[in-house]
Amino acid sequence: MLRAIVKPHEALSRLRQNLLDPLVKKNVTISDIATQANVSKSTVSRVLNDTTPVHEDKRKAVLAAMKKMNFEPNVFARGLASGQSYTIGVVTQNFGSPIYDAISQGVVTGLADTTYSPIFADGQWQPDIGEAVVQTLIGRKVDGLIVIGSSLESSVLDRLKKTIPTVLVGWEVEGWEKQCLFIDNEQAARNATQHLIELGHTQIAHITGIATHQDSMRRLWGYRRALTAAGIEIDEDLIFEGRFDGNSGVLGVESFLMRGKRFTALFASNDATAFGARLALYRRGIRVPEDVSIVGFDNQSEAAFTTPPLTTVRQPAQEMGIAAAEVLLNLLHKKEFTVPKLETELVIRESTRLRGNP
Amino acid sequence: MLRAIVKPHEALSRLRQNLLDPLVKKNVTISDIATQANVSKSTVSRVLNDTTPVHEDKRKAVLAAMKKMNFEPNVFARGLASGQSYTIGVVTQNFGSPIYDAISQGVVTGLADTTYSPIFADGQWQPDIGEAVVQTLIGRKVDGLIVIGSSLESSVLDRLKKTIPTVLVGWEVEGWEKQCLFIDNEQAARNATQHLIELGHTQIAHITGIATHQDSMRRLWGYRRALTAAGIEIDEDLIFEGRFDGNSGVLGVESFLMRGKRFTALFASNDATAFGARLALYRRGIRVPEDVSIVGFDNQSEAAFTTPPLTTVRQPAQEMGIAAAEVLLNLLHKKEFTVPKLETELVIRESTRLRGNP
DNA sequence: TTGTAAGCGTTATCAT
DNA sequence: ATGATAACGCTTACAA
Repeated sequence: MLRAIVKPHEALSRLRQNLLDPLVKKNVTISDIATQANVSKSTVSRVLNDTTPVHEDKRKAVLAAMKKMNFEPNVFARGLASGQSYTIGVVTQNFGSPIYDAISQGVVTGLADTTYSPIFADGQWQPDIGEAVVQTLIGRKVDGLIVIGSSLESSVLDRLKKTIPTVLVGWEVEGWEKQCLFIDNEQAARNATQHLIELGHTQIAHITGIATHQDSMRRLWGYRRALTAAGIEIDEDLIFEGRFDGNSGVLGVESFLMRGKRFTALFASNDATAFGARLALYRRGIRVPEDVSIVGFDNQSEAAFTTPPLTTVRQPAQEMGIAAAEVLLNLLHKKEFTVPKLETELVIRESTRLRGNP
Repeated sequence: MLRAIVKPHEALSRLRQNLLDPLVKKNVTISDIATQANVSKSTVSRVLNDTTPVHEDKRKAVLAAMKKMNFEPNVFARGLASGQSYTIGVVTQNFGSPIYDAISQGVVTGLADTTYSPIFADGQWQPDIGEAVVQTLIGRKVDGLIVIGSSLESSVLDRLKKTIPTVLVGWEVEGWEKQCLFIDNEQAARNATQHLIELGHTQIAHITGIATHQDSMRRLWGYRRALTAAGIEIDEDLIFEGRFDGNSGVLGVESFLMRGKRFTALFASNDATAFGARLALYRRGIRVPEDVSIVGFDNQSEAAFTTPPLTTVRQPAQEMGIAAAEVLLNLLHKKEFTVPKLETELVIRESTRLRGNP
């Protein structure tokens, strides 16, 4: 039985399309495939989505037709009919920041062999921008959301939780245990500081990150706890509030030095800060690591090539991104899963050494 | 005249939706707005798209209704009906590379206040991956494409040219003059080398980037031309083929040193390479800039905080991204425009100085 | 297992 | 200027 009959309007529109736009290769639709394979549109849709069993013969015919005609399903029609977009919204805070980029890259990798594509947006660390950006993403009907870095107000977060599958990366939020990926910043900072203590240092300075950031605060706590645990009194004047950038490192060191504060070691809240601190010391003729040891945080790629190479805390950034993608996929497919544990690691290079004689 | 009549199927579907999914807030559609504002769907669509004049009263009523009901047009329906997606595909080569990230960031900025959203994909420097990625993007019905960094074969490029509005960033391609944004790598490299020459250096080494990259080759040419122009003979043994990364810098310097090659200055094809080179010199106890001057390329943020801060060529990366977005927008709206000229700048810091006595 | 047909929410065409 | 209505290409009851 031949199925050559085409709906009048379909024939017409196809005709018009070809007349008006003879150069544009006509878009192959499931109707075309259906005709070609001698089945109905529904059947084509079925083999496309694997929703209902289809006879092997027909399935093969459909597949062959799709291949032959180079069929690509129209995402809009699909989205409109099904309500799914196969798109994941990723909210990052800073294109160009080593750690957030690495996480983003991980997300891309984690999504690479799936039917989902990421669409990125930049929240720029600002809650209101973050909210707007989330809104845009939802307007684009993303199926799920990955929010990297704290930036959303809890009210927005609450709303998200009941609106759309969401995974948080790089910040811990109460009530989000099942969909939240983060490292133990406090423990990592403790280890880093501990490393300095073990090298004999007792006058250990710290330059924090942006005060309102969770990461920043936890690293500060870790620093404090390590000192306290070792019986070292905390000197508040040896703590400088920075902003996670190179300048903060410079300013921090200058500030300590100008006030005559002595220190033989420094723990910076991230590598960029450590670079700045190292430069400030260099300007003053203070040697690293002979006079002052430095530990950073992040292990961004440049850390291995500074002079001297920087001892720092490695964050499994890529892995976090990949894991986030996996968790979200599981969430979308309502599969059971456990959030992976993410470990940091102290990478010891040459910017730290045993404390010399004062 | 009241317009309370609702099509049977519409009422039904709305009813079913509410029955089945009482928690989900019903999606407001233009039909709802039409009813509310006492006009037809068409009119709503008209004020939405500004396609045909609409009486001020009705327009206001529609706008009010949209605001009141918190209407968000459905992107899929829109895309399906209009064939436009208001999405721009951005193909980058490397999430995490300072320069490409900065360009991407620029694209985001350039698109920020438009109706278009970017969707990113990573070509990973591989032509076949690049092609696949472009295919995916087209499958997603992006309205335009921005390809950052060379990665596509010319056959693919030819096809793109007649298929979809495309802008190339960071590589020059013949025949794409109107939609191609790039810096004058050769001139920039010439300036950088020239700077070293003016400081009295004659033994100037160069570590290239990946040999197959256009950027890399042009910087090499610029280096050669500067030397030639100054009447300095080119020593091929002072040229090392690198890969645009820190290790290349280390290996390059080691290679020169091991072969007993003398040089008092070094031009690296990018900053990462310069960092590596600087480290290798440090390891050998060779001072920068007292013994060897170094110039990098890119001016990535870390360059200002190395010891000593690195003299380097600034690329207007952000601006390139912003310009790319603008050019594409103009292309999409068929507006006239001229591709902006992008200038580089030599940022002189402390890694270069007058050649001392040998 | 398969086909029919009714949507999905817009835009675009055609009258009026 | 405005309203009906077809069309966009696909999914999904419902029937068979």
